[in-house]
Amino acid sequence: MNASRYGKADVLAAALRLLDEVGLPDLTMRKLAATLDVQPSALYWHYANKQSLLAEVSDTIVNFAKPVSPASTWQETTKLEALALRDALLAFRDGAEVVSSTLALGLGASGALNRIETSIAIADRELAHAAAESILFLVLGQVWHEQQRMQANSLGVVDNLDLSGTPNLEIGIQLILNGLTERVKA
Amino acid sequence: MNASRYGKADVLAAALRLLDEVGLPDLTMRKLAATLDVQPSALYWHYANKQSLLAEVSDTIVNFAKPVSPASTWQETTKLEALALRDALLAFRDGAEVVSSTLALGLGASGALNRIETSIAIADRELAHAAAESILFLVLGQVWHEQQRMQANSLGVVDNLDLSGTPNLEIGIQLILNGLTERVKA
DNA sequence: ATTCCTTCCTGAACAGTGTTCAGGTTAGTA
DNA sequence: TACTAACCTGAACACTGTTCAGGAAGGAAT
Repeated sequence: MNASRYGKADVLAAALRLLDEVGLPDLTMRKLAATLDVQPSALYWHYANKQSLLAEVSDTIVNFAKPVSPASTWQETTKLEALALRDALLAFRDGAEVVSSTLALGLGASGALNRIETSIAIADRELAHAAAESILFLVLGQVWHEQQRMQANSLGVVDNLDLSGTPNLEIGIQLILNGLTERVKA
Repeated sequence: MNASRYGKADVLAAALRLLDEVGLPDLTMRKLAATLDVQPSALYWHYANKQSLLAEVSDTIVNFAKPVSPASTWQETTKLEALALRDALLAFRDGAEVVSSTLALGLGASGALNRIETSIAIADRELAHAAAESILFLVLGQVWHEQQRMQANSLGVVDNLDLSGTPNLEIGIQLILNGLTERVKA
């Protein structure tokens, strides 16, 4: 039955597959091992612990964001960058929670911040950094909230279909960009 | 040794005490029971499960925010409201993570959003709601990040003392408020 | 004083979690 | 053919949240 052997990349791929099937709370080392027809302890040859695995899962999600083609203004480019990150998070079940958690632990996911920060073409880099961090938290928080509702709705709760997530995110981003533009002008 | 009996409020208070001592990851039902000199199962008479307990812990943290005295402009009031929430989160170990998690689960912590939203004195209530949500995510994300660094630093890692957390938060809030002000004017 | 009911707790168990470790197998290289 | 690195087994350890039948404490009513 289980003739093949696996590398680090196979484990990572299996983790992403399982994440999409069962969600983060049920993404356990034992279930992951089972999908590969392998003992749980085998996973620890590839990854030192679960959090290292989740860190790479998080990186994969973040790097899934499509490259944006520079728009006419840097404001527009930054907005596209933020929305690309949003799409990447939404492409994986519980994506925002995975990335938030590993980012809070100081592991990986710094690529997301860098992309946003780089797109903000203003002289004051410290201000750009603060703004990028704000946009990042905004995207993560909003998508986390949205994905939570998705799961709640899929579990048969009152189907109070609330589409306000995405509009609110775009509004928030726009507010930050407008405030930033005005602040740079003055 | 253990002559007294406890009520719901005692359990909640003990949970807050233990949270401050050991942090969220080590806040287990067994340890909590131990501080009260009681069997773990006793806790389930007071709370249906751990998450209900954490929901009330979260509410306690949020309601710890000091009432703000209205300032000269609503922008200033909103800023003070956000900073009051920040102070409340910082007053408890892992406060931001506790509140973020229970907020993501749809339980409690709605008081925080309401206070911020109410302080935004503009006609377009939908816009006010989106802005308030943005500010809330900003505060939670920033403080979560900051508290994570606190724990990392206390555990003897490189003492790369990074004070940029609080300034960045104030900048982010200001950017949103400026963007909001301009948008309402136009 | 005795019954009764509500409140709170015990003790033991269940099913699950991440993780470790000594030892085995497989595959590729010298 | 011998060696070595990569990968895996099987069993255990120390935890976790949660359930459940039953017992004890305290006040109120008879």
